[in-house]
Amino acid sequence: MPTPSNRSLERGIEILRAFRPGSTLLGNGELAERTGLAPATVSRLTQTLVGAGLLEHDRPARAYRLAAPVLSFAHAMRTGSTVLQVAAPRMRALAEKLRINVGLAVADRSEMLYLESIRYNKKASLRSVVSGQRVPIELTSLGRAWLATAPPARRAELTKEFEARRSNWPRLRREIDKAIESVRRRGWCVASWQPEIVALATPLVLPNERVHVLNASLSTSEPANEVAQEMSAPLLALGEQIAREFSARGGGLA
Amino acid sequence: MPTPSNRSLERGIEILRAFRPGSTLLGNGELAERTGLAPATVSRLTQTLVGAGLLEHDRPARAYRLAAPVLSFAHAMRTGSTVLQVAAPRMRALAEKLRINVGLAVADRSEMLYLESIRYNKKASLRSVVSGQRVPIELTSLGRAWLATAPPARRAELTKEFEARRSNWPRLRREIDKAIESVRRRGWCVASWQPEIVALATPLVLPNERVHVLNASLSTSEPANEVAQEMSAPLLALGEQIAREFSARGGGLA
DNA sequence: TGCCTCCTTCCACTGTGTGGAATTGGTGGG
DNA sequence: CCCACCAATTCCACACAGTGGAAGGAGGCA
Repeated sequence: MPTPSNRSLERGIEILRAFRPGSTLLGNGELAERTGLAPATVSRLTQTLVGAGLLEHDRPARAYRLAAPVLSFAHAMRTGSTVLQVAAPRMRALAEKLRINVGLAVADRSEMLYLESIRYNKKASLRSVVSGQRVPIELTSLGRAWLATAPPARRAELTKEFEARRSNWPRLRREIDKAIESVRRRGWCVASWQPEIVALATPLVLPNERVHVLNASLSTSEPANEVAQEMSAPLLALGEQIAREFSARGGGLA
Repeated sequence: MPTPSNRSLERGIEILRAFRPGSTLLGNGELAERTGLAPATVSRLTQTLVGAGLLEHDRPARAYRLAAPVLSFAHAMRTGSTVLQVAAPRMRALAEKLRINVGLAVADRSEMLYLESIRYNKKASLRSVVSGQRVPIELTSLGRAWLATAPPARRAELTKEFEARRSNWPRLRREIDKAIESVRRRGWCVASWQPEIVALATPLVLPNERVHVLNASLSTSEPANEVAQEMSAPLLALGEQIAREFSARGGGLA
């Protein structure tokens, strides 16, 4: 029972997916290269996407960019996500109380994708920013916490990808295995892939929902392990609180 | 020279567009109804969209919802929008200074769509929220300011739509005409479609960009016209400042 | 002005998407 | 507990929409 799939639609979406921060303005040639499609095909698809309002053509640059209507997909998605609705106020509260960054993410392909990231900020009290940002799975606490819950088959697939693209794979693999072990034993793991930033993460497994991951991070010069120890309990508590509230709201049921 | 268009892709996008705040969970039946497509077709398209990661299937509800990856379209779009990058900090500054809400929007189909809306808020200093939210063109200062710049043909089309769906059309039409006249004479217009809220808007016409609209609003019990008079100058100044900075950054050029 | 490159349009072919009809599956009622 | 109902999915033959190689255009740079 092969899941039916519409080739044109899939291809059109691949084109949209090619736009990233950093690759914000793409010509048909570049799109053809990245998607592996024939130039003629790309040309027709981009025209359709412009017609549908999802792309804008920038004549001087001979290139396309994502258009505003994609924002309303995001708005509708956020409005409709029970998990996010339940989690957001509690994440905010914790961020404020501990003066740390608190995030919520899910896996998409080989990256983790933030649904929300409350950035604690000295001055502007706190500014809820980046949603839709992506970070690598292999390097982040977020990603490793997710790997701990991923189906073995899927994890194997991804592992192959990582191995292919990371030069220091053996070292990384050991870190990842340790992190997974840590999640299994204690419910959370640490990583600091950005200098001076300590981040930890815990999976949030909810009935009838894909696995979400909560994380907490802060910029500090103190020893990572101590900081992590301090943050772990509140983070786990946050997860449990969200899970409880989610079920209470009838999440995942008729 | 009919613009080539890919039927399947168009239809798939129509399905995505059917999801709105309020219609956040849609079954195949409902989607078929809203898009006018055959149920079998919808079924196949939704499956493709699930495969592509843009929709999630909610088994208990027998329905679909938008999935997280749409957030990254929004993130990439915002990152790539020169207008938004130039405008956002200045909008923030004005909102803070005058303690008002400041927004930036474009037209999409028969609605205005916020790229950004800085909501001034007594307590949380200010919280940059809703982007991707939609408001009607006919009723808002935002929409009417845009109408003033719209190509006559397009305006005529929309006018027909409005007439069909608004019972108090004659009255509305007069308001709209007055607003357009106001934009032509003074560069801005007022409206207060929400009780106790006074809002004004001014078009932002930039080289090689679709028309954007800036708005400013605040909740007050004072007479609308006085408040509007006070806000109009700073709003127009904001627009000019943004236009200047946009050109300086090489916006719209090679 | 003329070359060069990239994008778009053309065209014949094929395979993919289509929608009515039959089937399955899941839910609420008897 | 089983049955009847409704909606979603799968099946199927057909038509035609989408495909990609190759030719034709439109800019940009020298």
